[in-house]
Parts: sequence; structure tokens; C-alpha cells
Amino acid sequence: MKKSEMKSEEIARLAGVSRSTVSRVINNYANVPPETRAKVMKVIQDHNYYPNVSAQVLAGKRARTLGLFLIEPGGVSSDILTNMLIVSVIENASSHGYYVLTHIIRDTADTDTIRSVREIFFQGRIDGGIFIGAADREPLIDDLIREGFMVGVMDQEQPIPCQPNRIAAIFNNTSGMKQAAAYLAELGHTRIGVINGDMNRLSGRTKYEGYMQAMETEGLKVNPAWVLGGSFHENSGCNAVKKLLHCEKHDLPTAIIAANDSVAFGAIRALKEHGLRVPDDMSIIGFDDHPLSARHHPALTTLQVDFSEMLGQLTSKLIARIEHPDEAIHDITAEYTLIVRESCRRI
Amino acid sequence: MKKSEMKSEEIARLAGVSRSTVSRVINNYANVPPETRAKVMKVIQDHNYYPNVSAQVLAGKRARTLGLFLIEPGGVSSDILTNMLIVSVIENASSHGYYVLTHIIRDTADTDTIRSVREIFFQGRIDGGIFIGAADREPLIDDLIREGFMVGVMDQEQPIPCQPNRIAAIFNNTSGMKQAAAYLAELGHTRIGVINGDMNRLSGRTKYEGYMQAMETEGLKVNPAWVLGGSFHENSGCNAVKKLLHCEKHDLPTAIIAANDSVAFGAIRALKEHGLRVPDDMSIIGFDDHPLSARHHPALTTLQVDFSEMLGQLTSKLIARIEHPDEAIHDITAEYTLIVRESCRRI
DNA sequence: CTGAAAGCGCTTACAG
DNA sequence: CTGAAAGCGCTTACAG
Repeated sequence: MKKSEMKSEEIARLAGVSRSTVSRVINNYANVPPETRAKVMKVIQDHNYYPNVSAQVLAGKRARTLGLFLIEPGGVSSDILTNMLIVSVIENASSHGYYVLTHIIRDTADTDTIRSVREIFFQGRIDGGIFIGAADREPLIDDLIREGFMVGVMDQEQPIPCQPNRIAAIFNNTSGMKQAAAYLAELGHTRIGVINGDMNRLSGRTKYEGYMQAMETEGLKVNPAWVLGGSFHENSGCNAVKKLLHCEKHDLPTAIIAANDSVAFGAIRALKEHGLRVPDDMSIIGFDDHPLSARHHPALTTLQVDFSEMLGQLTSKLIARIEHPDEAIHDITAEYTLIVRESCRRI
Repeated sequence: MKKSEMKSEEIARLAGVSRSTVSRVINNYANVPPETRAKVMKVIQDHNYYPNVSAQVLAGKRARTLGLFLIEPGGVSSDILTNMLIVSVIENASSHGYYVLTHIIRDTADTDTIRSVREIFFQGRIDGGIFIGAADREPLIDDLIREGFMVGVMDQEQPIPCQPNRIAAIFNNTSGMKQAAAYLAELGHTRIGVINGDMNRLSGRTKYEGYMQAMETEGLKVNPAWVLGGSFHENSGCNAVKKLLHCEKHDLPTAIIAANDSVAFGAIRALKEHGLRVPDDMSIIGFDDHPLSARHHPALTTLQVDFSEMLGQLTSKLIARIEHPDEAIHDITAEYTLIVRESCRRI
């Protein structure tokens, strides 16, 4: 095991000052004359000295580490999007001098899992945590917030009264669904179905509600047989369409809005397998602008949202809150932009 | 900021023992009678006590944290594979009770980057690090190893004499190339080209060398004009083929081995753009079995390798070395398996 | 502007 | 089997 022999005492000795002064230089305190600072800095650099982080934290400094908790019930994350999210958090944190400890949660109800997540917070390994993929009301997260930990959450509602140590980043799904429905209506569609996401997730609910509202706005009626259950995963899109095709052979919608692009991919696969073509026989629109959507056949029309920007903001705000607990911080709302490609046709 | 009031002294008081005994229970030392242990454990659990990790580390325990360093010159990692690698490391580490601090390196030559990486090691944040995507000889890594830190590296050669604190996981590219060439030869190909990977990476070199050897084994002659430069990225495959098509219009190979599947995707894209079809006009074979290869059009024939298994092993061995520095540990070699799909045809 | 000293919350020889 | 005490390497009032 490596053990650096350099410590602040040694630096102090070499620079001819006390450990207090070395500490003041390291922490960039104002009351150190430039010459003293320069002298100490030189010794620090010449000897490749890095203060021991455990000692710093124990003495009251921040760990400068964030926890990133990915909730993924479905086995290994095979989604490029997940990767974008991780990278966005890490790079943003890094730009603030913070490190990221990533943890994968398979089952938020499992006792061992809960214990290990709580441990990360209670051990003092991190200054705050970011949760991705959580249900809208997740006891594990609610408990941590109640216990005073700083958390950032993607896609959760801010409860009322709002909690100062919870920062939320949400999607404007109402607007997204309105854009989707308006676009389809403009193409002449009146028979529009939807494949829902996971209803335990905030986006699942708000997308569904957005769809209902949007249909009303467009003056279109909702056929309950065309409101399909799903889970945000590709397979759920495939299954939903299979079921639709099986049950409603003679009364099909002409367009389907999918809860996200993965679901849309699955839906298109199922349609193809049944000999139906997109967009000739059915128009499909997705959400997210998944990295694969532009290269899909047909290229997928979708509502794009900037995940990197969103998570970057969430990370920045979480760090800001950690460093200045009293500053007011507003939640983040991500907007959708319609990207027209080839999966919808005029009828 | 959250501050847990519980400390070992408080647990000791409540359990009617000394802090020493509490520590012995936490660290599972043998010399504690079952009744004492039970008594202490109960207090610990009842009060949701988690020892402060900084204090533990400062007092000499391990941080139980691994650094994961992803070297990705090319902007945001858009590759699903990267995600699989990250997840494999995190889950394996987690199964050993270790956490993973992930860091992204854009430029291994940048002074600030080098500083921040070295800082992670010297600060004592981690017990060891895993590097992915490094050049075969990477000074940043070599320095850390020389300084005594424990590192695991994917795709680097073990120098001679071998260093006890470097664990390497490499690919059997010789065998992979042999399988590729043998398969193509068996289909009747004699004109076989190659798109190389990044020659600074071990796999870049060994794949090229493997290709040369394999061609000799098959008794085929290598046309230097069909040995194309590349970089393991999709665009390099596209560019390589464009150049080939441009320069060698009338003397083309009938098959190309790509350094990996991404390169193969790019190559196929370029061929399509020039009106050539795969496999009708050109056979293509890749390496890795990228998650998208099975769904590609045409489905890509490739040499599959189990990255999850490989990185899981690397992680396990690194942790084993951290915990038992003197135990002998062998390097890891990953083998390729030919997966025949639709991108090669008999001629 | 600066140093001596207390303290952060643990672990671990040491002595019994 | 168990406790008192020293020590891990920092930071930060406190006093000057």
C-alpha cells in the first residue's frame, strides 16, 4: 500500500512556518501575505503534496463528493441515455472540483440495498446525492431528505411545502404532449393513441395527463382502447402494440404517441412484425430524441429534451446548495422541442 | 448540512462498554464474546449508527473506494459499451463492499487533468484505480504505478519485469484475427483487407499483428493498399472505406476485417453511400459484438468478447490485491468467439 | 499576520 | 476479554 510521507507538518517545517499557516494557504484564506503564500506554495508544489482528504473532512471540510444513484430495476443498463446522464453529472461536478461516487440500485425496496445507500450518506462519504429513475414518491429518498441530507432528484415533484434540501428537475410533459398532439392533428390525424410510461414515475403520470389535456385542446376524442400501458422500456412498446393489434384489429388509431423513443422503437418493431409500415400504415412519435432515433428506420419524429443540460444544471444547483445552504434555488424544468423526421405522415 | 450526532463514544456509553470494544465489534475482531457483540450490535442498529469513514480511514482503515478512469478523447462517450464497462465495475466493486469514484479523462497530456487524477490517488480518496482506454504506454499511469499505487488496466501490456501493483486485462487479438481470417477464407475469400484501430493502444497493435499472422497462416497475401488506418471509432471506418473506394476503384478486397464493430458500422455506411451492398458486394466482420450489432442491417458478423466478465474479473482482482498485497495474481486474457450473422457471404 | 493547542471520530498497540 | 491512551493529518477558534 502506498503511503505518502508528506504531510502538512513537513511542509510547514520546510517552508519555515506553522501548520496553521500551511492550512491557511491551502484553503486560500485572505490573511496570508503574498510572500508567505508564495513560499509555502513553492514547497507544496516542489514536494507534490496533496492534503489528506480524510483528515480534512474529519476536521470539518467538505468531502467534495456527490453520490449518483441510478435506479434501474431492469438488469444492466443497456441504454446510451443512461451513459449520457452519468457523464453529464460527472463532468459538471468535476468542473466544480467535485467527485462522483456512482451507485446502482436494482430494487429500492430491498433491505440490504436501502442499508447500503443510507450508509453512503451517513458515513460522510458524500456531501449530497442525485437520484435518477426514482418513483415519484420514494420512501428511501424521502427519509434521507427528512434526515437532512442534500439531494437532487430527476423527475420528482417538489412536495408542498417545498423542502430546502431537495432540488428537483422535471420535464414539461404537458407542453410536450401538446406539441405532439398538435403536430399530429395538423397532419390530419384524429385517431390518436398513446403508450404510457411507468405510472409510478412522475413523467409517466404527467405524460398521460398531458395526452388527455392535449386531446381535449385539439377537440379529439380519446378511445380508451387506444390508451396502452407501458413502462418506458422498448419491450413494453412492443407488447402494447401487439395487444392493440390483437384486440382492436378493425378499429385502430392512425397515430400513436409513445412515452419515449425506446417505447416507440418497440412499437415500430411490433408493427413491422405484423406487416404494418411506419409511417404508411401508422404514424409514431416518441419522446427524448434518443441518440439512436435519428438513425432509426424510419428516422423517428420525437420531442427532444436536453438531458445533459438538465443534469448539468441539477448538479450545479446541488453543489451550490451544499456550499451556500441558505441561497434560494429554483427547481429546473426542461422543455421539449419537436424534431420532425420520418415516422409520421399526413393523412 | 446534515451531521450525525451518533458516534462510537455514544454507542459505547449506551452499550456499557468502551470505544475500543465498539470498534472491535464493528471490525469483526475475534476476541469479543458473543453476548458483548450482540449487546453492542443492538445499540448500533437501534440508533442507525454508521461509523464515520473519514475517521476510519485516518485511523488506518481502507477507503473501500476504487477510482474508475475513463479515457475518452472524443467528447461525450456516446457508446453503450462504455456504459456496460462502468456498470460492470460498479456492480462488481459493490459486491465486495467497495464504492466507485468515476472520473473522465479527455486528454492524458493536459497538466490540469494529470494533476486532478494524481490528486485523487494522493489525497487518499481511493485504494486503487482502474484505467480504461489508455494508450499502451501511458506516463500518467506508469508514474502512479511507480509511486506505489494499485492499478488495474484494460488493454495494456504487462511490462517485464512485471509490477506487483499493476494488474492487466488484455484481449487475445491474435486468436480473434485468426478466427476472422479463417472464417473468411473458408467462405472463399482470398482478397481480405483490414481497418486498423488506434495504433497507440495495445489492441490496435495486436490486431494488426494478428491480421498479418492470420493472413500468412491462411496462405493469403496482404495487399498494403487494403491495410487501412483507423481509430476504433465509427467515423474512422467510414473514412477508411471512402479512401479505399477512391484510390483503389478497380482493385478492391472482397472482405474487410474491422478493428471493432463501430468501425464496421462506419465502413458499411460508407459502402452503402457508394451504392455497394453488404454482404453482396463486400463482406465485413467486426470485433466486440457491440450491443447494436445484432440489430444492425445487415446484422453484423463479429468476434464476441465478454466485457462484463473481463471487467468484473479485473475489479475483483484489484480488490483482492488491495486486501492481500502479497498474494500472487495472474493477468486476465479475454478470448473471442465468432458470432456468424449476415455481413459476410460465400464467394 | 501567525503559532500553540484543541478537536474532528475513529483504530490499535499496550497493559492488565 | 477489555479499557485508557496515543495517534491518524488536518482545521480553526483563540490569543497575541
